[in-house]
Amino acid sequence: MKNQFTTPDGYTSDIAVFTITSESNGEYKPPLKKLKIMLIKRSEIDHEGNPNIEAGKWALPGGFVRPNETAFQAAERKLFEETGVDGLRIKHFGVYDSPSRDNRGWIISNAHYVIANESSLKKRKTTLDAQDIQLFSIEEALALELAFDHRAIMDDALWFIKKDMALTTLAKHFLPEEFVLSELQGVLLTVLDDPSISTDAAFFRKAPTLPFIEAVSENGKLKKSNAYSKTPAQLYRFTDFQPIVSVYRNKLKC
Amino acid sequence: MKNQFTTPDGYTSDIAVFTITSESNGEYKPPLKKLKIMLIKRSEIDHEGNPNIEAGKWALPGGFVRPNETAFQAAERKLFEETGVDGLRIKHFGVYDSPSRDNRGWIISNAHYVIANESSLKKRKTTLDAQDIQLFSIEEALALELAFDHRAIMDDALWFIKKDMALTTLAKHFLPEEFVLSELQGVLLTVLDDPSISTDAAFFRKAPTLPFIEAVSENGKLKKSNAYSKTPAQLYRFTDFQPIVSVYRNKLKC
DNA sequence: ATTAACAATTAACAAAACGTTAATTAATAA
DNA sequence: TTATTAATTAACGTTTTGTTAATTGTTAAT
Repeated sequence: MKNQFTTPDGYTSDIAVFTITSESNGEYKPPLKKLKIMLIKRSEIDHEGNPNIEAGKWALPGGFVRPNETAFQAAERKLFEETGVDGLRIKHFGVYDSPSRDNRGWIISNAHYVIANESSLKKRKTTLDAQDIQLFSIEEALALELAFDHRAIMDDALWFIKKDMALTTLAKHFLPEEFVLSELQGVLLTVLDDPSISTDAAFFRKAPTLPFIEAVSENGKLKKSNAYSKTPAQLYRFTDFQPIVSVYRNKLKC
Repeated sequence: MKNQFTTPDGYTSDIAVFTITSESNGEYKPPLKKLKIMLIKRSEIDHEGNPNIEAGKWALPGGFVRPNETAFQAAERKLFEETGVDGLRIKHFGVYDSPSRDNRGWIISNAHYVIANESSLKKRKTTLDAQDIQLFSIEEALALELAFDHRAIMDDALWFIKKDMALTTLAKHFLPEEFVLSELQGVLLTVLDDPSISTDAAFFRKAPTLPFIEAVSENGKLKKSNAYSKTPAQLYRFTDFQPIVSVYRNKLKC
């Protein structure tokens, strides 16, 4: 098709993939949890054997959207092509269209974020496009020189995750199906800073009453786990309940 | 610039402009408030005198983004060009890029919403692009056949407004600088459905304690207004406080 | 076998916030 | 003077919090 308007030189889809890793913190202790972002190191040459732009730099996975797909579909495709990972829950969060953001021309990026369970990233592997893939802690990632405006995209994605973690049951996607309260607490604390979560007594009193989690039972009795403690701890799972909050209803943090 | 990828046929910026109108409800009564959306009727011919696509249909204001601007800037520009309105607070909320959404080709729309004070829309006027401009109630707008996928965009925008109204001090942008509690209540009720807002006694007990509004004083004494009632009502204004809520802290609506 | 240690609770309770019902307060209109 | 009306305020019982102090079940070390 021909049209009378100047057209963009490209439409790309980028994905900021986050996960929370668990490091053992000694026997019978809840593991240390840390928020990480998965970045790829851009290959020296591209698919066609041409030198790759921003080669060698760390970047968000992503690439050009094809005319027969949406940016969302491209995100799924590129994530798999570049990192071998699939089946993740992808969410759009912004568009980056500053005229100077990519020196190849007028290129618009549709940005997404992903919350991944640590285990779902196990199958990641380097590819033609990505000579290296690593999980970086946020501090590490902030110290890197990222390709294009990926630093800004990552900053914004982080902000969205914090917001979603506080307002939705996002934590679910960072946890196994059945989990113990201290695991939930650990996940929340990687992103949120709130005494009602970090204070054990407050968190353990309130958490069991949250309407979006429920205690797991087996054969009529409550199912417990000793994975992280000597004392058996109750296992919980998320329900389908979608919590709603409002600044006009609830007590606010000052 | 030349590149090896298929490129989009256009990049557009669309804007869903919402306002809340006040209709007098009789003397000494708080006015009836209603959420409205501003739509334009697409002209038969475009700037260049060519027949316009989707001519005669009602649509969101918007148009093609130029290569030297961002979609955000285009939103400001087109809103002014098409409706004569400027100075509004514009927010991105989504991208519409389904390959079949526009039969001119592969056209990506960056969607925005605007919350406008009724008075700021006073200066709206028809233009070359818009043979008519009107404020529609949501029910009216839902009954129209809108151009392109603007119906879906409008639906999504509405959803974002409801969310923002509950989670942020968005209501501020629908109100005058100084307002009375019943006005705030009226604004909230156009979008939110919550007994703690619709029940007068509950709302009037809670509202004065909200940390993001403050009573207005003049010459050391509280400033009151009789605009909507015989009894003088306290005037309030929004502060800069940004409230934070969390599903892990607050009581949840079941 | 006892005991120390420790994470995961549970108990108890006071303080804060909420929801409701019933008054009170101007101002106006009758 | 009185009825009316919207905007408050008072009062009070109920929920929800935040906190401190116990309790429990298990392992590891006497």
